Amino acid sequence: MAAPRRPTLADVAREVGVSAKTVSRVLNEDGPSSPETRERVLAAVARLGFQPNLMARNIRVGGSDTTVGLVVPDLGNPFFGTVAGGIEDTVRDRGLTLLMGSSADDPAREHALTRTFLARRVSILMIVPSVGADHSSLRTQRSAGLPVVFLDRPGARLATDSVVSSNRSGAYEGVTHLIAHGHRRIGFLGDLPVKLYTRRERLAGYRSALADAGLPLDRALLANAHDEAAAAGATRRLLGLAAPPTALFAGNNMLALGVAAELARLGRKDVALVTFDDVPLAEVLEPPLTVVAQNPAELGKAAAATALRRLDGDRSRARTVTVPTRLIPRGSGEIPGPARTR
Amino acid sequence: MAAPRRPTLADVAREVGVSAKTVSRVLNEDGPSSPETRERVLAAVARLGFQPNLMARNIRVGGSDTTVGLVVPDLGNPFFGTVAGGIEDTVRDRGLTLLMGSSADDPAREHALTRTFLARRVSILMIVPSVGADHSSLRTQRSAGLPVVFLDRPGARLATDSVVSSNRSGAYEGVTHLIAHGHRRIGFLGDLPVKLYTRRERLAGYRSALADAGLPLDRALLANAHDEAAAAGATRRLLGLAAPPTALFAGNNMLALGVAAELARLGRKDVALVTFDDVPLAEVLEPPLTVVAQNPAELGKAAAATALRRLDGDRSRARTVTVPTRLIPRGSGEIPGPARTR
DNA sequence: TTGTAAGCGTTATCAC
DNA sequence: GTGATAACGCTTACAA
Repeated sequence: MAAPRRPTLADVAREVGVSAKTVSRVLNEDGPSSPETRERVLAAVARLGFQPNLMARNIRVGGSDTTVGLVVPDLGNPFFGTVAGGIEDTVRDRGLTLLMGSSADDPAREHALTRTFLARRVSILMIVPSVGADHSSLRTQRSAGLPVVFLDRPGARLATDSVVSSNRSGAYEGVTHLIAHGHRRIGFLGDLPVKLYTRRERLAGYRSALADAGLPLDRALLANAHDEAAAAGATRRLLGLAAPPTALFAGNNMLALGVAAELARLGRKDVALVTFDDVPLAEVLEPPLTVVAQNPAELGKAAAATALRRLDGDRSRARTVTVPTRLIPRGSGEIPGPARTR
Repeated sequence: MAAPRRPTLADVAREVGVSAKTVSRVLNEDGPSSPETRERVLAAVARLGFQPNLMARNIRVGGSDTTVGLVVPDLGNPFFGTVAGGIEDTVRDRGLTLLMGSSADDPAREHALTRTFLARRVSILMIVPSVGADHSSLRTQRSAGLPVVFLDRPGARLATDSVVSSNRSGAYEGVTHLIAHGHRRIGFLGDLPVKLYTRRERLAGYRSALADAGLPLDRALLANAHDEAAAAGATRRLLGLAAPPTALFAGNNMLALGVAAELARLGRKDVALVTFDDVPLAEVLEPPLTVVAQNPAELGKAAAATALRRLDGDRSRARTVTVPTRLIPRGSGEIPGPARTR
């Protein structure tokens, strides 16, 4: 059973007895066509099961593929999945499809994926940049008209559009919330690596919240972790200090899980906690988790909208869109601190 | 600033003073080439920033695109994201890229996506089938050699490879676990629609666990929900029955969240709970959540491995791979029932 | 209303 | 070793 070659436009044309161009016209509702040939063409298309080859079409028509190339650190992280969903929702009726790959936050893998996407001639390129990645090589593409958008974090050495969360003010709001409830020693659990944009921004928010409240910055209260287990360990360490914090601020959803789990294991319901990023079951924890929620779907939508405008010819200078975060008080952040309980 | 056309093979050839074919040969390490021209070609490629056009290449070389088309119900659901990650890991070094789209469990959207993927000439097609979708139209493609794999659920009217979790035996194990702890009235919360494969299979497991234990099936204990809120409502309803269940079995991760949240709100720590699918923070709940965990990454890997074998010429008959689930007892499933406490 | 010729950027074939 | 030419499947430009 030899695989029968897929039917082409020419096959349909031969079947009907017209030229390929006529078939093309009918299918794309391009120029005029007599109702009769139209009907015969459509019949033949159905009979043969013909499906136009999009690659061939794209290569002829514009040169670029009708896809959005998206590089994320991790496909399994629902944050990025939701971002992707927001992008898809926005570009779907422009006929664009999502081409996705994960970088594992490795600049080399990110670069390889980017190259593949460029080789595929994606219509839009979106990247959640890895720490240490250099994006200067995209400059040519960008000035040649390819919309490039950085997501969640700005890229390096390339002036282009970015869409990020209000990391700094969100963290500021979360920490200020803790201060308002009487806490004066607040532990900060940050992402790794320490150069990571989101970590730096959130830490900056933490610092200015302390400063604005006239509280000193105690470096002993700063900790780092890049996974749940490490976050749990860091939590233990912080709480074991001679002068321990009475509240904690966790820098992302992964860390939130680790910290919340460790507090539960330790039975420390007296320690206040606010986390950056919402997590499932946050309301069910005891106490329910107070969070600074991001809006990943909106992040994706904003990025897609920006890119589509570029595609439509917007040549204005690079913009950074900031998607607001939202403090959701649920209980863990309202546990009173010494300045209140006293 | 007119967008400078992207350099092509011909541009490189002209720059070097050789033919296009020679450049192609060098780049693909096809036929022989003198070290000298080789060097000059590579230099020109670098200088011009030339990147071969994969669309053009694919159209010429094999006709099919080096992509895996993947249709999932929801990009934001980490279950499917993790599945996608497993696929990517497996196909990456074959040079395949992931083309993804979400169906929202709508057969029409699933079909549209599938058509797009076919038009793009994907090398492999993977689908998490929506309820009510008909896949008979893929028969031609499949017999023409396109690997088609159904994920998580089998497709309809098409004999092809599928990769699913051990839904039935997993549910059986979870429910048996509850029975072993003394429960005789166990509520079942299922997915919607009721025709959904995973729901039917898990319900079958529930039923046979009861049957094997000599327990009667009480239809009043069966409930349906398709989101967290509905699951919470169904939980309330079940617990409000004249003869309420002493244990609950939740049919997926979404429902697990709803049920766990509702039990917490009601303060019902006496009701045992086992859920299908693991969820984040499961260990932190009070009591920690006992689950029947699936293995989404393995699901993706198995699907990809199967498809790659097909691509390599495996023409054996359609197979169904079952990825085992695993019961993880953490506390909520070990709450004793009347037959134990009495 | 329809057809012809040319071309998109690449590779296969077969010469030289 | 290298190059000319045709071809992949489609659309654009122009003619009939």
